[in-house]
Amino acid sequence: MSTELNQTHTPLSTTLISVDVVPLRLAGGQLQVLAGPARESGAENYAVLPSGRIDPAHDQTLEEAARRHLAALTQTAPRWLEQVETIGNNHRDSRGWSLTVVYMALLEHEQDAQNPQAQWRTLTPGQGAHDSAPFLAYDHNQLMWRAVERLRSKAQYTTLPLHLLPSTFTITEIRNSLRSLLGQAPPLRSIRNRFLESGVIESTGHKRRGHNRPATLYRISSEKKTRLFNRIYESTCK
Amino acid sequence: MSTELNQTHTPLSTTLISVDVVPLRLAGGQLQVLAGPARESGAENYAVLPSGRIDPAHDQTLEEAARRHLAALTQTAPRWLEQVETIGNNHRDSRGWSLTVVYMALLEHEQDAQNPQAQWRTLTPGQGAHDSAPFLAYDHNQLMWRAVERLRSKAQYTTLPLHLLPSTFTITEIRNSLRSLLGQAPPLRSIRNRFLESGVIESTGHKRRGHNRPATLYRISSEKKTRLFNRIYESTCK
DNA sequence: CGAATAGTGTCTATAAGACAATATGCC
DNA sequence: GGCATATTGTCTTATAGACACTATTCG
Repeated sequence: MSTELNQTHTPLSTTLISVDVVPLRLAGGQLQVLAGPARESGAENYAVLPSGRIDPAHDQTLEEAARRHLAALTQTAPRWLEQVETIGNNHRDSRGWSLTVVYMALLEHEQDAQNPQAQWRTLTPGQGAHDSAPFLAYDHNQLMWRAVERLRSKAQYTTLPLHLLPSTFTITEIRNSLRSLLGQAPPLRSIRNRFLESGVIESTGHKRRGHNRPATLYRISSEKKTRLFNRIYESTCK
Repeated sequence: MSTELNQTHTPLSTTLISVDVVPLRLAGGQLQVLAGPARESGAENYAVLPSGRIDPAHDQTLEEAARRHLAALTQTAPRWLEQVETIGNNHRDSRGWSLTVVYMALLEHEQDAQNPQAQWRTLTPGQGAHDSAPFLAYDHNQLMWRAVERLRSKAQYTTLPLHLLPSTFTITEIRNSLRSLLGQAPPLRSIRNRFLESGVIESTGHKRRGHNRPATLYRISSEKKTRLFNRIYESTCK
């Protein structure tokens, strides 16, 4: 069987395709998004998400294109990369039809040298798509909030928030990440039971020492995919 | 602020864009997918999903394009249409880079005249992506199974399966739809509690009369979006 | 009445949540 | 010891599930 798909395809002159990445991290208990300077006059006061075209010479897949555009803003490899949705219509770009595939990237908070052009912007805890002054150009605010919405939703019933943490972490740090994402922390009891009894994390044998009782350090047992739980945290639902 | 997105975009001559729809329905307790005849030599023995290009003259949005291609195979409007995922790489089409946005469409089983070219194919209950002879051309089998996977997953914790039923239905029919999707039916008790106590369905005041005790007919209370439940059916997890 | 399907009552199991109690470090 | 944070114990609550029981129709 031929592998040529038999449709007549949209001529490229009428559709603009791009891949947009929403890079997210936790810093100081707050969710932050990485954006670069706008490269166009008329949008000087706004930042833009890492995004760009598909380059057949470099990208074998959409995900590779997303990684390449993300790498332009940060050396750090994302700990998680997931397609969020595709937006395509004839009104998001004044030139006509435009289509973008949106990815969410979760990054560990690192102190490494960053591209000086790139800037991490803090999203106020509990803030939603409609109650904040937009700071990204074009429809990038909308794209960003769709990704954040997805992350917040999945935080309630999957292991996804683990990928915002360093490779070893304490139970309290899981709890703090959930508070940062959801605006409210589920009970420590519930988090311990969920993550420990399911076996998705395991003790490293080490402790994090501080000014008081040291906390056990854990790591992800097998991080091929996010594990789903049967229920959501009810304390964090509106 | 300008609405022109500032990336250099992929020239259309190197990327082929299409929208593919996976039309699903329940018939006789089995999940079926609608496909049409392949239009290309080399794939005569296979069917293809409704799909095609974006036509800027007709389509304002990706979803409109999906509806248009679906309408080529069936007059029936879908009761639900949802984007599943976007697949793009340089190996699914032998001509090079190709990108498709996949939609899932849920249709009510009707006896209306169908396009004689279109054919509903039955998916064996409990069947998965890898244990069946492929009957769709290109990578359409893969696209179909991704949509079915999504539907089966959401059936466990949302009201999505209601959109596979006629506009009025009985509790037993909800249960049968879940059995068809999941291979096993959750307890009637659990289904009644979930759907009735949440208020997502309401009695029409009518009964479906048969050879024995008539069943109360319900309808969806407000069908703007799928309602999420706090838990999944545990009896249907592997 | 009997068959068949619709619907209810009630007890159990599981995991979230509340909250008190205990443990272990630093000073 | 005293403080602070980590961890555990235990009771409550919500909802899925098991399963017996009752209800309503047809023939």
